[in-house]
Amino acid sequence: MQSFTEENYLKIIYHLSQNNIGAIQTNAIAEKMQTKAASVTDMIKKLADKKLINYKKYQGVTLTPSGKSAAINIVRKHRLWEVFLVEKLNFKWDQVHDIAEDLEHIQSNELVEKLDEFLGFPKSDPHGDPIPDKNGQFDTIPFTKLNKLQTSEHGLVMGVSEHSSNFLKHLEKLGLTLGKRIVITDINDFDGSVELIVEQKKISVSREVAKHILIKV
Amino acid sequence: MQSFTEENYLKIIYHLSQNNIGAIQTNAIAEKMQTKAASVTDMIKKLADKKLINYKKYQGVTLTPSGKSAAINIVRKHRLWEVFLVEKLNFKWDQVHDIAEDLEHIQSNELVEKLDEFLGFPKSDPHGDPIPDKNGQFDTIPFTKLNKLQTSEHGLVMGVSEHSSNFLKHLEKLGLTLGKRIVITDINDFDGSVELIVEQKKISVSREVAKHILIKV
DNA sequence: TATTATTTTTAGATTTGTCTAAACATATAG
DNA sequence: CTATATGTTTAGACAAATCTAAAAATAATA
Repeated sequence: MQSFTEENYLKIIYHLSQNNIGAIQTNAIAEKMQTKAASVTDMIKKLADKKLINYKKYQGVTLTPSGKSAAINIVRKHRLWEVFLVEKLNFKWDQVHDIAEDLEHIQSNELVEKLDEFLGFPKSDPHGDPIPDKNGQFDTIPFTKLNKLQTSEHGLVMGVSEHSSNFLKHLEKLGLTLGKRIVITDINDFDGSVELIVEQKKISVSREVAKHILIKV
Repeated sequence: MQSFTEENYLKIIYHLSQNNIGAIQTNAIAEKMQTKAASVTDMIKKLADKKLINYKKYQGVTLTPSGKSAAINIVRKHRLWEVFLVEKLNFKWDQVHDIAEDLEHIQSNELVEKLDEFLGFPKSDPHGDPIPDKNGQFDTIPFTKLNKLQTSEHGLVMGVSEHSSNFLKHLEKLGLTLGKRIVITDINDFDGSVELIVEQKKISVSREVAKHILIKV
C-alpha cells in the first residue's frame, strides 16, 4: 500500500506518460506536483526502491507494470467518485475535481467495486474521460482536439483535457458541454481561434481553449 | 483546518467525554489512539495551542467550544457516510466502520450537505447513533443498556455502543438487530448474562455483550 | 570542442507525528 | 505522613516529506 503522497506521484507520472513519449523528467513532475525538483528526486528514489517506477539518474522515470496498475486504480477511483458527485449528489462538472482528488485515496477495494455497481458501471466520467474497469482495462477512443479540425468539419464534443473549474465554467457559458454537436465555420489564421456553431449559436473559441476540447468527428 | 491526526484526537476526546465526566486523561486517549502517552502529551499541547482543548499539566483535557464543534462535525460526517455505505452501497452494518473512519476526513462542507440531502437527512446511523445536523444539534434519547434491565422488562433494540465487526456479526447471528423487540426472561446472578426472547427465539447474551446494546424500554 | 545554460542530484535543515527512557507529579496504602 | 505505585511529562531521537543552496551531469550554443 502506498502513502497518499506516493499515490499522487504515481498518478501524475501516469498522466504525464499519456501525453508524452519516453521517460518523464523530474521538472515536469515537480511542476505538476507544485513542488521542487529536489523533493521529486527524493520521492522518485523511494518509488524506485518499491519497484513502482524505473529510474536511472538524470534519465527520467517510467512506470513499471505494478506502478502503472496502481496508478490506473487511482484514476479509476477518481473518475468513479466524480460520476457519483455529479450524478447522485448534483454537483456541477466544474466542482468535482478537487473533492475527487481526496476521495481517490480512500483504501477499500470493496468500496470501489460497490460504488461502481451503484453507479451502473459507467464507462466515462463527467469530463468524458474513460473509467478503467476493475482489471484496469478501458478503451481509448482516439478523439481529435478541436484546434486540429478544419473549416466545415463537424463533430461531437466528447471530452476535455483540462479539469479546472474556470475552464469548465467557461465552456458551460459557451454551451460547449459533453454530447453537443458542432460545426467549424472558420479558423482565424492570425491567432488560431476557432469559429463554430453549437445549437444554432455562432461562437468563437481561442486556440488555447480549443486545445483542451476533444471531438469525435 | 486540522490535520487527519488532529481530527482523530479530537474525535476520540469527544467520545471519551460522552462516557466520562470531567477531564479526559492522557492514558485514556493513548489507549484509544493505540499510541503512547508521550505522543498524546505532544499532540495535546498542539491542540491546546490551537485553542481546541483546555489543558493543564497533569490534569487531563476538555474540549473548548470550537474543539467540540470540530469533533461533532467529524462525527456527523462519519455517521452520514455509514448511512451511505449501508443504504446505498449495500454494505452490512459490521463492514462500514473502518471505511467511514477514512471518509470522515474528507474536507468539503458542500459535499457533506449534499450527501445529507441525498440520504434524506437521516437522524441516525446504521448502529443507532444520532447524526448531528449541520449546526451540530442532535437529540440524545436516553437509552438503557441491556445489562441494566430487570427480568420481565421488555423494549426495543435501538443502538449499540461498540462498532467492531466481530461484535456486530455476533448480534446478527443472535438476531439482535436494530428495531427488534425483546423481553428479558432471566438474569444470571453468577455472571450477569441475560436470557431474553427475540422473535419467539430464546437466546442468552453475556454481560459484556449486553453492556453494549442500547434499549428503549 | 569549449563554454554556457539547463536540469538533476546531493547535502543538510525543517516539520509532523511518533517513539524510548528517564524525570517528575499525583494518588494510594501502610 | 512517608513509601510505593501509577500516571504524565520532558528530553532526545527517528522517519516521512519537504525545502534551500550548492554541486554535478547533461544539453545547447558559439
